[in-house]
Parts: sequence; C-alpha cells; structure tokens
Amino acid sequence: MEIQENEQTETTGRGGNKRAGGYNPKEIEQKWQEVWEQSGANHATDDDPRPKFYNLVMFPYPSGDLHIGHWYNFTGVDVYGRFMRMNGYNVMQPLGFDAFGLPAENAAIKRGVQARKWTLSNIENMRRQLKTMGGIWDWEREVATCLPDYYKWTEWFFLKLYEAGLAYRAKAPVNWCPNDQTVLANEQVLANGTCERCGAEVAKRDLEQWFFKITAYADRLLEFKDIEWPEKTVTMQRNWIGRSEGARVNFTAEGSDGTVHAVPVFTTRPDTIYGVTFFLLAPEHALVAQLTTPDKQAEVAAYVAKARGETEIERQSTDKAKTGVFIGSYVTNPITGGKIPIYITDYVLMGYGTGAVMGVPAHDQRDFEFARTFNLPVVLVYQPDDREINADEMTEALVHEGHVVNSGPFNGLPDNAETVKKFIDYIAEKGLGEAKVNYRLRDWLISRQRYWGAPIPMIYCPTDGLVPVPEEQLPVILPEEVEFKPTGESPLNYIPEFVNTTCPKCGGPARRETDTMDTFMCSSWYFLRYADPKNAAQPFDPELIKRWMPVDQYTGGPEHATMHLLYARFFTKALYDMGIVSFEEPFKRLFHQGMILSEGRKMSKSKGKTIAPDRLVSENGADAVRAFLMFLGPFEKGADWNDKTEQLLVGISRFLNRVWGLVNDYGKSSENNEITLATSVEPRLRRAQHKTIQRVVADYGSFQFNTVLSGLMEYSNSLQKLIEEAPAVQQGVAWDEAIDTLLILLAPLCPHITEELWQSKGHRSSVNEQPMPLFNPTLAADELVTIVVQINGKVRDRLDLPIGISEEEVKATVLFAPKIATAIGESIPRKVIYVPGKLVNIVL
RNA sequence: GGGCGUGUGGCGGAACGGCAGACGCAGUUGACUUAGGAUCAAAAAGAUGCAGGUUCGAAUCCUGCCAUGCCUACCA
Repeated sequence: MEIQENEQTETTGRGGNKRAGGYNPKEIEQKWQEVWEQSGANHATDDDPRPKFYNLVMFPYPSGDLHIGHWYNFTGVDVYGRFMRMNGYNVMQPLGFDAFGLPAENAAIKRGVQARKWTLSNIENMRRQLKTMGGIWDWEREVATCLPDYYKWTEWFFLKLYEAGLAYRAKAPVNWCPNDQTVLANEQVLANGTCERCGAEVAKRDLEQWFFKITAYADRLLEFKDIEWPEKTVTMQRNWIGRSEGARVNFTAEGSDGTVHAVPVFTTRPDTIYGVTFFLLAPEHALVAQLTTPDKQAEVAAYVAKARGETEIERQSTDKAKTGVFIGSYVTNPITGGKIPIYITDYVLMGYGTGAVMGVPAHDQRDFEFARTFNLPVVLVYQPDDREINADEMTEALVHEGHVVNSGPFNGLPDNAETVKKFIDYIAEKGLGEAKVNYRLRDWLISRQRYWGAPIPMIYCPTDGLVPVPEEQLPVILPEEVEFKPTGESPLNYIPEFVNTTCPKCGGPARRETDTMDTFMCSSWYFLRYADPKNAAQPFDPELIKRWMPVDQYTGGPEHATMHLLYARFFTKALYDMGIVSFEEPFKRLFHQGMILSEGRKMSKSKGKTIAPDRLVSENGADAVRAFLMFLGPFEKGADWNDKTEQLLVGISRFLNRVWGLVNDYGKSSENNEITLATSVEPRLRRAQHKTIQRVVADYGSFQFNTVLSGLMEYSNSLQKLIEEAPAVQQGVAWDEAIDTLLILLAPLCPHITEELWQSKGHRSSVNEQPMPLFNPTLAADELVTIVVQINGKVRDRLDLPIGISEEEVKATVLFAPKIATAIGESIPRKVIYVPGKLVNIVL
C-alpha cells in the first residue's frame, strides 16, 4: 500500500484534517463498544478457570455528571484491569453507585424532585457517560445502594451487628450541623469546625444516637496483616486510632456537700505523679456541678457556657492562651495525699480519656502554660543529668529528660518506659489505679436525622422496649413521598404509615426508628455484594465470596484513609467474627490515585472551572482522552489543569494518528508468510521490540502509565524509521510481530483503536484478549555497549565496545583511546573504576 | 506545633548512586500548500530550590535551610 498523501481532506473540529479512510475515533469506538457489550467480553463469570483478579475502584456518588476526576480515576483503574486480564487473569471489575446521601435530599428540598428519581436519573446519565470510556466495567454486577434489594442487606447487617452486641444506643454530645439539620461523625467535621458538606459551623447537641463499637476492634485494626497498603495510609489510620499506653489513676474529690467522688484520670506519665500541682476537668464533665462550691457557681457557669458556645476551631486552637476557672474544691493526690485545686479548662476534652487530667506543669508544656497563667506551683520531679533546673526560672516544660527527683522511693530512676512501669505497679499495688491503654478512636456514630438513607431496622414498643425488626420483614422500605420540614428530625417522623407499626413481640402498636444510617455503612460492604449482586435470599453466597474476595487491587483517593477504609476494615473483621466471611482484611493492595486540580485548587462546581470530559471525548475520542489523562504524569500524582494542559492532548492524537498510519500503511495480514529475512534490520527490530516489552510491562505493573506511553511512542517512532530505511523488512515475520506487539502493548490504554487495527490486520481474535508478550532478554541484548569514560567523574568520551568484553580489555581500550590518552597526558592514573557494561572512571 | 511528600528547560514530565533533561507540548527553521491553526522533516535550548557532607562519581544517599502541597492538630 502506498502512502496516500494530499488526498482530499475533511475537517473534523479540533482533531484537524483527516486523511480519507483515516482514523475516525467516533466510528470505531462506538462499533467496538457495541461488539464487546454483545459478546459479554467484560463480564467476569464465576466459573472461569483462570485465576481471579478482583480489580476494584471506589464507587462514585451519583452527582449527575461524570467529571474529569472520575475519568482520570476510572481510566487508570481500567488500564490496570485490562493489563491484568492480558496477563491471564479472570478480572472482575465492577462499578456501582454510592447512592444514598444528602445531595439527593437537598435537590428534593430545593427543586421538589423525588430524591429517588433524581438519583436514578443521575445514575442513568453517569452510566451512559461511563460507557463512552470503553472500560471493562462489568455492568451485570452494578449495585446502587439506594435500591431496596441492596439496602435490605444493609439493614440486615445492622441487625447482625446488633445481635453481636456491636450496635448500641447512647446519649451523646454530637456534632450537629444546623444547616443540614443532621448529626455528623467526627470525620465529617473539618478541622476548622465546619461541616464537610455545606461549610456551616458545627454545633454540639446531646442526642440519643446509634453507635457501632468500632473501638472494640481498635487493637485489631492496628494490625494490617498481609496487606500492601501505602505506608502513609497505614500511618494515618494508626494515628487516627491513637493507641497510647499509660495508667488510670483514681483521684478523689470532696464535693461542696461533703460527698466524696472518685475522679479517675488517664495519664501516659504516671511517673510524674509526685509533680501534680493542680487538677483539670473538662467543662462538660459530669462532676463539675457537684464539685463547684457555691461562691464559684456563677463564674463556673459562665465559663461552661462560653466553652460550649465555642466552635471546634476556637476551642482547639493551640496558640490561644490557656483559660480556666477554679471551681472551689480539691482532689487528693492518692500517692502523696496532697490537696490539689480543681480547675475547669477547655483544653481538656470530654471525649478523650476520662475528661479529667492531672496537671504536671514541670513536665507537660500545656500544663506549664496553664500553671504560669494561674500562678500555680511548678514542682520538678525530673532533673536533667548534667545540670540542675530551678522551677521558678523555667520557661518551658522539661519533657523526657533526666532522672526522677522529689518522688520518694523512685528518686534516681532514669526517664524511660521501665520507670513508668514501676510507678504503674506501685499504683496498682496500692489499689489506686491500673495500667490502661487508651485510644483516640471513638465509637462510630451512625444515626442520621435524614430521609435519604437506609432505615435503621429497629422498633420502639411501649411494652417490650427496643425490638429489632425480624429478618423476614426486611427491608424496611423507605417511602417515596416525603415532606421536608426544617425541624431537625428525620422527615420520616411525619409519615404515619412509616412510623406506626406493630411490635414484632407483642403485636401491640409501636413506633419505628426514624433515623437512617450513615452512608459509610452502605459502602462498608458493597465490595462483597459485587460478588453476588442479584442474590435475593442472602447478601451474598458465601461460596462466591470465597471465589472473589479479598479485593486484589483497590484504587481510590487518599481522602478516605480514616473513614471508608477504616470502617470497611472494621466491618470485615466483625463479619469475620460472626463467621460470615473467612478473611479479616478486605483490601489486599491499595493504591491512591492523585487528584486533578484546577489551577492549583480542588475543582468544585461552586468555583466554576470544571472540565467536561464529554466534550473532550466527542472531539478527540475516548482512546485519546484515556491516553492523554494517563500521560499527564504518574497516576499517583494527579495533575493540575490549566490553560496549557489540554495542549498535551494534541500530542496524543498525533501519536494515535501515526500508529494508525503505520499499521495501515505497513502492517499486513499476519497470515501471510513466515519468512525470516537475512538482514541486519531484523535483529534491530527485535531488540527494539523486546526492550519495549520489558519497559512497558514493568511500567504497567507499577501504575506508571505515563512512561508506558513514552515507551510506546519511542517504539512506534523507531518502527517508522526502520521501515523507511529498509522497506523490505515488511516482508518478514519479525515486522509482523513487531506491529502486533505495538498493538498489544497499547491495548490497555487505547482499547478501541488497537482492536480496529488488530482485526483489520487479519486477526480474528480480540487484541484485548491477547496475552502480554513475553520479554526475551536474548533478543533484547545489544551487540555493542556504550562505555562512558570519565576522568575524575567527568565524562570525556564514549566508546562502543562489544558486549562480552572483559574488564582488562575495556581498561586497555579506554586508556589508549585518543581523547583519553591526551587528557591523561603524563599523569599516572591513581585508580581506574570499572562498572561492567557501563563506564570507566579514571581517577588522576 | 507535629507527620508525610514534592522542588529538574518556557510547560507536563524522564532518569537501578554512573551519558541529566527520555517522551510529549510550545517555540524556531524548512517542505508541501491559495492558506496553515493540518501534515512531514530538521535543528535548537537549558544544568536538577539553596548551603554543606558521604562517594572515584550525587537529581538520586545524609544534615541544615528555603519554597510548596497534603494530612493532622491542646489526645493528657
């Protein structure tokens, strides 16, 4: 076939002019997508004999439009899944929708559309957009968490956790978003004290709520056994769980009426107990009222009110001065018997430890600042080994240094864990406390005063109290028509048909729980449902779970490190303990893709500047957009989107056009001949081919899709050069294989164009089902190596030498090379370093 | 305040401690052209944030600083 130049051209938008019979992505992409859909190419069957590979991506919230971040995320996942499929795995790559949650409800309130209809039509649209990507998504396994056949089992799992004693109800001060009119989990409150979703300032409220006992799993959640997760994520979870070892020490306080109260504290430094000079309570502490003397009541009440009114950010700001109020009474130090004044202060948090702290100003910076503010004594119980400190002259606390002083029998001990243990033993012996491990992690609050979520399947009966909905009555169906009133209660409260029910135990009239579950509950088990998405009798068939779980590769953003990823691990461990699943970790390998930013900032609808992938796809084709996104940089790094970003798409389009031209002009039916040509070009061809295989396969495996592409660009450029230089090579089998290799290696990134070219070349199978080519080091080996010659570390010459040359030969050759000989002159080399196959460094 | 990461041409980015800047974008020149914002071809450019150290040799390892990003933030 000749190169047909300058034929009549047609203009197709930004894609530019196309040769007649040229690359027309629109046409071929749609064609192949239909073919694949009809042949069921993307459906992973349960009985496939190949080893399974569960390739999972965090499912999206159906906000309505697929944005560029989704495209980026899903493309990378799909490329990897396709790559693994070509490595011989039965790849299961499902997709679904995390379909409960606030935006649907807000749309319902704002625009009067039904939350259900709004969500389902969004799903419809996103599914359509997703299909244009040409991914191997297994749509037969799609789940949507808002559908009764899914949330039936979310409710069922709630009952299981309840039966296992892991769900309980308690009154708790909770984060309340006045705008969304709902409770938020700690993780949903931003560091600045605002609501993660709407940005409103979060307040505190006391409410009866449902909790899951995730804290019971704290230690096991710290294990991370047999999983390959980014160290960063593991560290974040560790810090979030916040295990600290110390002691619980019982202090006693006398109330203004003479009653004695036990006031335990948690401390990691029981070894400083002789240095306690004051005692602190959180303003919310239950004993504050009883321990406040009458003369202090007004002052204390004012302080408590102020602390409660503070936002999280005000309260937790570390750089503000320490504040507090003396409440008039004292505790007794159980070790020294000394009387110590009690203060309340906002830097002591009710939610951590016991809400009470022993103040040791000499050895804790916060306590030190507090003591200086209130002129409280500072007593040193450690002194540095090399000098002596005077408490009055201290400007900051002395932390972890020196040896024990002023502490009776403990004096002289060094500052270490053993000493701490001696104090704990002593305290325990006297019955004043015990060793204690404390966690920063709190139980998971799952109640939401919202409509659009999975109902909590519980019933309140006047005679029988709290009664779980019997399994056979599941699902508790969410009504479709609701009225929204800004009351702070779930809208379900105002639907008598929903609320009023009969008690499963006594048959008498009873009320349903009207709160719904946190959507993180829905996402804590969706990956299990994919294994058996249509099962109406159980959440999944245990055999299918054994077949598919655990997830081999999980990909999603790092923002879920302490939320979804922690909850899903907890959930899996709880199911393991119930005997429902046989593994403790759901996600074997985790990868965080980077984020697509817009001019350095998070892309958000409110700030404009969103990029519509649909436009890019219709102008350039899905293959080009896929490759372009992956070419932006390493997948884990994400990219910044600015005016220049889209220019890179041009380069990818050119590359695809060149591949198209190369294969159409020089590719030929692979059924032709099997001649091996006696030319020197073929070994060069083989070398290029196998070097590329080695690079590209390794880079696919490590998510380095950007360098996969540059490797393939180099490869196709060198093929182009070779064929122009020696057109006869086209007659040989090596050329044919070289072209096949190009198409196979490019297929995961650009499945459509490669399929079209593959089959037009005469293959009857699909390129997407070819095995990844095997790297042959012999064929890749060069005949000559370039030896770099350095003098004192600076490059002076390069010599092409035969591959198997010995060290002596290299050194001899190098020393007599003209440039080198001149440079050395009369000097005698002190040292000659030889790195085999790479370089010689002559040290003068 | 703490933790983790990043810093390489005009831009996106490549480089097992060993030829810095692969690959691509933009720019330059030329060709084909009524035209070029299409295509093809050619050439060019710069010295790895700063200061030290280790090494025969450092973008790469170590220390300090500067800049920037993310996470976390009084957790006793």
